[in-house]
Amino acid sequence: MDTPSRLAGPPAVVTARALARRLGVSQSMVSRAFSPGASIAPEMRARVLRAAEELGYRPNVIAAALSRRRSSIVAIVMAELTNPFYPAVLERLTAALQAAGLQSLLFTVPPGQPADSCLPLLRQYHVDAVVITSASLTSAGAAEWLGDGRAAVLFNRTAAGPTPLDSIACDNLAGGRAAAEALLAQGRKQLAFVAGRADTSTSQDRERGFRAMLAERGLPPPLRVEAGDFSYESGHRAARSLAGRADGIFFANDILALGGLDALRHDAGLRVPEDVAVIGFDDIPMGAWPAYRLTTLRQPVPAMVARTVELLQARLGGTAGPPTGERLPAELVRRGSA
Amino acid sequence: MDTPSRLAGPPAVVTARALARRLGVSQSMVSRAFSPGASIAPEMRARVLRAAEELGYRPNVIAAALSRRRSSIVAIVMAELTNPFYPAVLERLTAALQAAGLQSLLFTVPPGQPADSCLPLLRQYHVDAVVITSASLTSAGAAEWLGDGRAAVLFNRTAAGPTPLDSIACDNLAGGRAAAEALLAQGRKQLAFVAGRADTSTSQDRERGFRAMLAERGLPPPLRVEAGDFSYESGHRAARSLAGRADGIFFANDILALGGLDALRHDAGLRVPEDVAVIGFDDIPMGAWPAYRLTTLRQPVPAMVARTVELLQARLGGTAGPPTGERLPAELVRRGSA
DNA sequence: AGAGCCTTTGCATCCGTATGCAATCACGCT
DNA sequence: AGCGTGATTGCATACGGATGCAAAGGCTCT
Repeated sequence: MDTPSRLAGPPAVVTARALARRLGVSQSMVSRAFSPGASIAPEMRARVLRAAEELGYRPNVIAAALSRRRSSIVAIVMAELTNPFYPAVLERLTAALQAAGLQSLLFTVPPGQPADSCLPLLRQYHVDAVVITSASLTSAGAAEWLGDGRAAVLFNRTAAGPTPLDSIACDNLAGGRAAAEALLAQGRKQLAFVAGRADTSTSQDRERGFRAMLAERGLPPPLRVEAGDFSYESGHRAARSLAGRADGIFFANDILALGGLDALRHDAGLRVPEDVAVIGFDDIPMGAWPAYRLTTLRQPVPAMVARTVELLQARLGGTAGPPTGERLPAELVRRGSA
Repeated sequence: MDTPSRLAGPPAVVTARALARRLGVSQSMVSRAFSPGASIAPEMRARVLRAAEELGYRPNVIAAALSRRRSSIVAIVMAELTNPFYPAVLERLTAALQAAGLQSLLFTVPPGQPADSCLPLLRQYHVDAVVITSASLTSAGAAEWLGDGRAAVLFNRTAAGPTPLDSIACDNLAGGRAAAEALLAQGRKQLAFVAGRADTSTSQDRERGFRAMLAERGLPPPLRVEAGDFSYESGHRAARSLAGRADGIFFANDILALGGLDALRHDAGLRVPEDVAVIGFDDIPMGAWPAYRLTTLRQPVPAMVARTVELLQARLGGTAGPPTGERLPAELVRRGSA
């Protein structure tokens, strides 16, 4: 007597063979009925599909993956799920992949660590492609992965060095420039930049854009504080060290900026935006809350996700040119902090 | 000439057969070297493992899944990734599963919808088990899934009705009581409860506990507002309707409470905790931020995750009793809002 | 030395689907 | 009527590992 909750051996599933036998056709026909573009008569396909519906047959994806040597599974590697920007990305990404007939296998790596440590596992699971976000891949890792004929896309990161990796990010350079422009337009004199993880392309590019704009205007470079990572606490710390020394601060991302805002207001007793203006980057939901009203640069997440999935499909279909590094424009969202 | 970025057909992988041939043994031996507890001489195993290391052989999980009829893949179904409580759960859960040799296939469903719509997909992917969080399963769905001999665990939800589903949650009843106790101990006279999604066990149980404690003390029941869902905006709205009418508000979770705090302070111009005390539930990171300093009931996420994985492993191993509904204790975290 | 037993190994087959190739069929054309 | 052509279909096998069963080897004990 098994309780229903007990795992009672392999479940009885309807296989393609069983369905075929029942219809008096060969198993191949069942398989072809489910492969778009296969050689099969329309009536036959209809007959098979109807019977499949009735008997509850669904192709076994595992078996198909083994046979076709392609799993329809995409790995998503994430390092910073605690930064509220990424859950939103993850949600949209899995939804978009799901809509494209792909499933998402989720892997996490410690922040700052390259995604290389996941590769063996990815290989074991024969995932077709990997989307790496809030992390990167060493050149060696990339070469190894791509050399195997698999696809990889960096999301919200750009490839460091000559790795032939596709990447989708927003135009952090232009975003950095826009931040500088917005602060200068308000007559801020002493600007500052708070960097996140120093080794991330996001922080670097945003800073480069910011500095470039100041340089073009013939202004001195901004003060600079390195927060060390992308966290509320680090932003808090960074802002404390900057309090009173700057009247316009551009944080490498929103979560830093929120920490910064709290430090400026609660610890340093400054008024934002009167005493000091603050601009972030990402546009996370909390930035819009009345307690913060953070002016920020909005990343076009829906567009970025859509392009990622398109790119992935192109690569998986074999139709794709050389690796691209796409940059979608960020949009300045003016709220109360600047 | 293929560019390295082009998907160039099936990658060349080392198979168990190839490795076996190279060692002059049978493929079975390679297989057994990788299955703990298999009948194989220790030296043979060592030899195989060393050779595997050298040649970069890793068992093909897809093939193993097909053969063993068990995939080592656990589906995680989530509905509310935008509530910051869940990303943290997701991160810990995937990490814990990964450590247990299981992978996480992520599915999302619209909030409020039962997870049933994922079942066909889960079945297709032959996942061994499913962890459902911030969503539930209809009795029919549960019966179907469990009847197939698969495992399911509700996380942070309890089963509605007589479904034989395992569930791991925190003790929401006791948490609700503790919230009431804390507010009463401060001399608050007019208490209120802000419900989230009315059909969730979390909101219901927290409310029941809250009311029970008031009843025990011989006090009238609290005011009650139904926010409708678990979101910042709903909390904001709910609190506005409560402003001035209550001096102690218990929100069904933190994200509601944060919205509520902002409404009370910025819209209603009230002082927290002087004019009105606020207590939340979950302990999300933002609650600790200086802008909020939210007093709340902390869910023991690490323990809940650990128990979930243990339970899953027991079920998958076939050693497990009847379905359990475990309740881990919540801890009151006193901060500035109450 | 022979019998009995346990351990280790190989053999063969199965998991469920995809697909190249050959066979079949219908149809149109000369 | 005979043949060519294209569309369908079935057959057989591959994908990479897991595993029941029997064979082989080593050991102890009588």
